[in-house]
Amino acid sequence: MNEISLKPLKTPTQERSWATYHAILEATTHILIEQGYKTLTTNHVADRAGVSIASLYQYFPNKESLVATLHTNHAKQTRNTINEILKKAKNSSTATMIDLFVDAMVKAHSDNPELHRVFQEEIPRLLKTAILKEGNDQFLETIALITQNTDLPSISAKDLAWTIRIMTHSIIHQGIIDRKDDLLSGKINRELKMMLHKLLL
Amino acid sequence: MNEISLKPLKTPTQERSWATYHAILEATTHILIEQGYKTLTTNHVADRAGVSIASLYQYFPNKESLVATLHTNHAKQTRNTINEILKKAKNSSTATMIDLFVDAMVKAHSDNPELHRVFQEEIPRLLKTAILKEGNDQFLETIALITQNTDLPSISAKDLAWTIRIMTHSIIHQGIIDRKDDLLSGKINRELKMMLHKLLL
Amino acid sequence: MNEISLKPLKTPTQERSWATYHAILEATTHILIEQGYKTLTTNHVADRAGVSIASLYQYFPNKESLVATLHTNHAKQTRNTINEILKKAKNSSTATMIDLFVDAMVKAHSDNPELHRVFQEEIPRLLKTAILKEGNDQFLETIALITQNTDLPSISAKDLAWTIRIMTHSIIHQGIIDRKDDLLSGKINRELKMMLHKLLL
Amino acid sequence: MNEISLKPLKTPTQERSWATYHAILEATTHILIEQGYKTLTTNHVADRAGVSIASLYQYFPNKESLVATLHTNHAKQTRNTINEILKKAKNSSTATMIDLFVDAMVKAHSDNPELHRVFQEEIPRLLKTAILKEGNDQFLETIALITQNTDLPSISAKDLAWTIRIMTHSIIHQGIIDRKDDLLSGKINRELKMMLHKLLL
DNA sequence: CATGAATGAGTTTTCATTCAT
DNA sequence: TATGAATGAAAACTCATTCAT
Repeated sequence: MNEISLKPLKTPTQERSWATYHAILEATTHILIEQGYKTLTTNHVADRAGVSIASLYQYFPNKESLVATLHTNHAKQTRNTINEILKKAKNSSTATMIDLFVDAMVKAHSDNPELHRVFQEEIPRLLKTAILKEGNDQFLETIALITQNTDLPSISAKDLAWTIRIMTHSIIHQGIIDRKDDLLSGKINRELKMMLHKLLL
Repeated sequence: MNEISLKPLKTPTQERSWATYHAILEATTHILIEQGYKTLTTNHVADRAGVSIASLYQYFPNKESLVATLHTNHAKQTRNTINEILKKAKNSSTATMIDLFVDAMVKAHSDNPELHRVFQEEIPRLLKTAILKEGNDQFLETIALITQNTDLPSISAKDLAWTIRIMTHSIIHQGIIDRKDDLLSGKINRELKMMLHKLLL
Repeated sequence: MNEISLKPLKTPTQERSWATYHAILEATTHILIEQGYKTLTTNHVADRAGVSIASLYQYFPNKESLVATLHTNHAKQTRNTINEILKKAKNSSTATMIDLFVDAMVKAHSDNPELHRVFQEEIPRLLKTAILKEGNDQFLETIALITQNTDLPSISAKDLAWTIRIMTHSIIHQGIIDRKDDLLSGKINRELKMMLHKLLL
Repeated sequence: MNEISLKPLKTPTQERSWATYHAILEATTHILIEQGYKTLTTNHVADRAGVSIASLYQYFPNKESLVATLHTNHAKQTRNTINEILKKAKNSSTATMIDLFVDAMVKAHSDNPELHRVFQEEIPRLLKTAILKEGNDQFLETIALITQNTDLPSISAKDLAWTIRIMTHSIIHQGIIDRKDDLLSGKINRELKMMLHKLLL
């Protein structure tokens, strides 16, 4: 039903192109953060990027691909941040792994929380799934490392990992909205660690 | 900035108009569930309801009010379901209260899970806030009953209640999407209870 | 091209009807004065009159007839006021006749100046012509009484009367808009008399 | 209450767009003259101009701005015509100045009398005020040059200038409607001069 | 007489996308 | 490569008027 390609048309090779390409993505980011998805129009983006609308369509096949590109980049970066931190945790105790995991999650979401909020709240679901599915499995494996020693009755390891992911994600995301100060000050960070310790140890 | 009234224009008095009013809301529901918010247009709704577009605007001042009405009704019903169940819990043990709370939450979201999913995932945030704020405080007080005997270090009663709410909500909501069968079979229900027991007792 | 009848459908005979009929016209007047012709809709009028839209259409065949009726009434009343005053002037000197004429004109327009302004400025031309033509000739004859002794070179009596009418009308009408205080205080009245004396005597 | 911008969105730079821009304004003019403001719809204009409705909205932010642009242009042109003629009058006698003034006024309004008539009679007042206010003061100063030597009792110079303006304007405007031939033949022109001589000398 | 419900036929406006240069 | 002009297709919304009761 929705066979529109979300991939950028071409990755720019020349220098001038790169500038244009990034100006477009940056304009998209700014509009998303400042005015939300509702007001994101391709003409608006091109205007703000200082390029013509036709140039925009040289790099992006359609409006959705703009947001998808941004979202993919964002997800990749988030994943990298988390993986990097967790690499160090491979041989640590579960308690340490929990702490590192929470730190990684909060750090990853603290980067550009406004943009995160937009993706979480405003971007239509269909745009997200493809990208999210990809990193999901790997992510759940990472969490499984943490929960491998936990023995909770009547919940499989897989479901537990799922639950941890949802819990952590939702508390951080909603924290961005409801308790931004607590998130930045590290309070939510501490609360999360404490709760996971109680739950998993 | 967003001074648009979301309330229905007039509540129908005659029988004939009652039918129209509900046909419109039902059409809205169907389109939301089957095709999502993106394709929800007033003309589409009127068509599906079998009434003229002008009739739609006799009862609803704008497109948003359609969704807002649906959302308000849904939220009210959810709240009623929860309050009714919790009324019985007033003098129970914390353990029982947790179980009843989870039952209430899951039951409330099992009613029309597809519609719930749409509200959760597709409806732009601005449409929601107004309605949700209302029932929020009362809801947090209810949760406070449960957590009153819990002694978790470094988390205030208020923040704990907030966390419980977010956790429970998000697991149920995301469960509708990722683990629908587990939700309907009661599996998620049991997992939630178990986790809250471990966390709060 | 525009064969719509502007006449009221039926003049009400019963008492209750009269009340409805007048409520409708009064509502029309209020809306015209307070919000202008742009916002005058039949539904709005019916609402404000406290009657159903269908009742409105029992007395008036269409929207235009509402305004036309009001305009006709207003014009008749204006004409009556003027004629009454001028009746006394039949055998006076020209100077006295000028003064009485100006007094009559100003008085006629002072009655409901806001409504006058709306008719002058906002009502589409097509609605006016029919009514105005009628009273026009009689009015010009009256003016001719004043100018009969004037001897201005190169202007016929008829054209002079036309000029006097336009002049007087426009100064009063624009006075309502630009110099309302001067109109009500009698200043414009005095100026007009003075000018006509200089012109015609 | 009326914060709608009336200014054109962009002034065309390329040749092609210049043509479009003018086609739109010309279509507007034609419709106003032939069918009046009531039937002036943006779709109608776009159709007649032979461009798409979307193109219209590239140059004009809303329907009102179409008329406002036309009116502004017209007013500017009128003002230019008058100022040019009056420049020559600076050091003339009052009698000559009156004659030149009347000539200028009539000439300015003879240009496109049909359009003038539409502006005068059909365009809702709110659209006009902004534009007219601008040139008004300068215009009254010009008239003051003429009336400076006049000694009429009980009327200030300022009010006299106002009166002259209203009188002249209204006679010409109404002349377009009631006595078009007399206007074009110069008859009204002569009458006006004669009257102003009698009044001001 | 009176009514509230219902609507046909428009109206203004938007926007992702394509085209000519 | 880059652009500004142009547009098709549809969106939200309005209102004078008719109809069933």
